[in-house]
Amino acid sequence: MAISDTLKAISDPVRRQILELLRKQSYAAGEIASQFELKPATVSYHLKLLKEAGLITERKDKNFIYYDLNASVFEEVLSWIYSLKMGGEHDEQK
Amino acid sequence: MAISDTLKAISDPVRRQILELLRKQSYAAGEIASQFELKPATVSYHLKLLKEAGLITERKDKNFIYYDLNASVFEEVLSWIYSLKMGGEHDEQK
DNA sequence: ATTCTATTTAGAAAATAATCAAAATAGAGC
DNA sequence: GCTCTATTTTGATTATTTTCTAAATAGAAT
Repeated sequence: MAISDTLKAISDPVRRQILELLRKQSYAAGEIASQFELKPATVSYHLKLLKEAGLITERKDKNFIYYDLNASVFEEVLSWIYSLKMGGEHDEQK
Repeated sequence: MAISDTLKAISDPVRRQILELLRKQSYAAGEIASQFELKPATVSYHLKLLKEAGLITERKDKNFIYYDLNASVFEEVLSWIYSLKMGGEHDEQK
């Protein structure tokens, strides 16, 4: 929920690719996992981090879990970057 | 120089604070180090990563090394984020 | 030239993160 | 109720990152 979690989440290339996958549509965990040369458990770990950062939401249907992108979380990152670009003030971070 | 390096660089809170410090003006390595409860060698390590990511530049004067922010590197990050927000196409990453 | 002062580099230790295998959960379909 | 199938959780292992101490560099000042 903090900018720290967001930036940590997108610092990993696997997690960025997951977000890119979800750009257009939802996918079930298994469909996401099949895109990588990683075990489902590993992808599940990445999904958990993305979920904790608020970058994706989950939705259960049958015994599938579908994931959706939530790009609104990026607002905080954008304003942090803008504040640097503009040399203006900005909320402190802990 | 790649988006991967930029995001890795800003995923660490110490490095983000360094960038925030440099938002308004340059500081010498020692002045930066004194802002943290970390040894100068450790801060130097963070400065190296920021420099490698292109987020800061260095400039020597006397026996000091001054660092400056280079926020232009964020362009790539901004366009990646926008592409997610808009659901449009975007260059693939490796 | 020797001695400060500022900073980095090298190497080791500590902390964190990513991965996997195996076990656990949960719901679907018989 | 069982038995699939999809997915997550747990615990262990490996890999990466952060931090430190000690040594190295470099230029300034005596």
